Formats: sequence, C-alpha cells, structure tokens
Amino acid sequence: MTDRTTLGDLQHAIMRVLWRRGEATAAEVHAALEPERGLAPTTIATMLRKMETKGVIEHRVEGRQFIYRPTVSEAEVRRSMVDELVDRVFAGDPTALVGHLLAEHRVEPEELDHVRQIIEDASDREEEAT
Amino acid sequence: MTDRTTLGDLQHAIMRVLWRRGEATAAEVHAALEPERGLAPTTIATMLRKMETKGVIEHRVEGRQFIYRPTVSEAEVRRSMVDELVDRVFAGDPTALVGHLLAEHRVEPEELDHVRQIIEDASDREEEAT
DNA sequence: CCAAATCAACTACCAAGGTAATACTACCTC
DNA sequence: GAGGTAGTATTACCTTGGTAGTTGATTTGG
Repeated sequence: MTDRTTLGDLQHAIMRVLWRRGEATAAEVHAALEPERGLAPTTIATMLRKMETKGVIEHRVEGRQFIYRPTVSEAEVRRSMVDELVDRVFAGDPTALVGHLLAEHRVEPEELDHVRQIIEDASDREEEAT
Repeated sequence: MTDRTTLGDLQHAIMRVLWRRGEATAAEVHAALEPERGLAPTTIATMLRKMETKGVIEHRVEGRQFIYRPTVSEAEVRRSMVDELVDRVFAGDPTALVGHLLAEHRVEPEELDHVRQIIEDASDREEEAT
C-alpha cells in the first residue's frame, strides 16, 4: 500500500503548480515556473509525460491540448517522503526527527506549543465526531 | 558552505556501518550488510569507491587492504538531508514538518514533552557555559 | 489556400545511484 | 616456482531525474 512516492526537485515544483491550480496545460506549468527556473517548454512537457508514466499525474484532452492534473495529493507525497527520510536517516523513529528539528533548526518552544495545540484541537474534534 | 550532502539508500547503509565502527574494510562493510541486503562484495567495493570520489569517505592503506572511514559526520548528513526535505516539501518551514510529524506520525505528546525537556536542558547548559 | 504558430511525440544526452562480472595483481602456501 | 586466494581496478549496464532539440501534425490567421 504505502507507495513510497518520491519526487525529484523539478517534479515537485511541477506538482506544486498542479496542486495549487487543480489542473494546467504544459504551457501554463511552464509559464508558472519560468521566472525562477527558466527552463525550455519542452523540458516541462517531457517531465509531465514522464510523471504521467510514473503515475503521479494524468491528463484529459481538450482540443489539441493536454490538461494535466495530480493523481496524488500533496499530503500523500509529504507523507511518503517524510516516511522515507525517517526510515533512512532516523532509523524509523519520527520522534528523533522532531528532536533533530528542535535542536538543529531552532524551532521555538512557543511554536511547538502552538503546533501541539493545533494537533490536540484536531484530535478533540475527531473524538467529538465519533 | 551548506554542502547539501545527499546520500542514496545503499550509501547511507554503508555510512551507518562506517559511523558505528569508525572505520572498516570493504569486506567488513559487506559482511555487515550481507544479512539484510545480500549484495555482491564487488557492489560494496564499487560503491565505496564512488563514495570516496564523491568525498564522503576516504581510505588509508594497510597491507593490500583499504580501510575506509567517513569524512562527514552523521549529524552533517542528517542536517543537510533534513534541510533538503524541508526546502522541497515544506517550503523551508521546519515548524511545518514538526506539525506534519505530530499529525501524521502519531508522535505522543509525552514524547514531545520529553524531547522538549532534552532541548531545554541543552540550552541551559549552553547558557551556563557562557 | 498557404504560411506561421501551436502542441505533443520522438529522440538524444548527461549525471548519479545501484549492481555486478571480469580482469589484474600481489601475496601466501605447498 | 606454481597455483590458489584475497583484494582492488576496470568495465558495463540499468534506472531515474533532468534538460532540450527536432519532427510531425493541426489549427488558425492573413
């Protein structure tokens, strides 16, 4: 089940565009990434085709254009990429990654409280919904 | 400065052996990884050579054997790999990754308190040292 | 109706990670 | 000294991500 959907940097950038807009043509994706990446339009088109083969996006035809949209959610990708990192680098222990983040990345304790609060609220709502 | 030292899965497994033991020959690394990976000895040897080219390990000669040892620490690798994930997947916001971990990976709040305690203690010691 | 623009498809490279057989070399043993 | 053994070097192949030129079909503007 756990599909381990890993994306490269460009693939991820493309997915971000698709997630934000719901769907887009190759030209639109290219336009969106042009500023910071300056890639050839064909590069985007090729990557889109590869990504479709890989199964992370699909397209429908509109006239002579392909309109692509994601088949995996941002949450799924996050999850599998974080899982992979946790397995590879922290021996499967997510708490160790949290520790690392607090120690190395200077995540403020107040921020942490805030985050925890959000989680707890969410859990509460979940229980209520039972 | 920030070298962005990314390691593949096998490379990471090899590094773990080297970090644990301080140094090891190709045969020793192979022996250590044999059980769970079952790779050919030459595969390990080839990978070690590639990793040395890449600069993450180095070797000294002892008789006709090469004894490899890490040139980068586990902490450095962790840091750059986590940085990369945070940049790619969480738009550079480490707190977002913490949130994800708490929400998706069911990190227990008690665990969190524990982790935070460790961090705070460390900060205290740091201040004392001033 | 023809030329220019628009798209997708095809083809081609490069780098890096991974995997391994084969070749070479030096040493050790009989 | 011959042969096996241990160990490194060479070579080779596959996959995936990334990058892009060229080609071919289609559509549309003049």
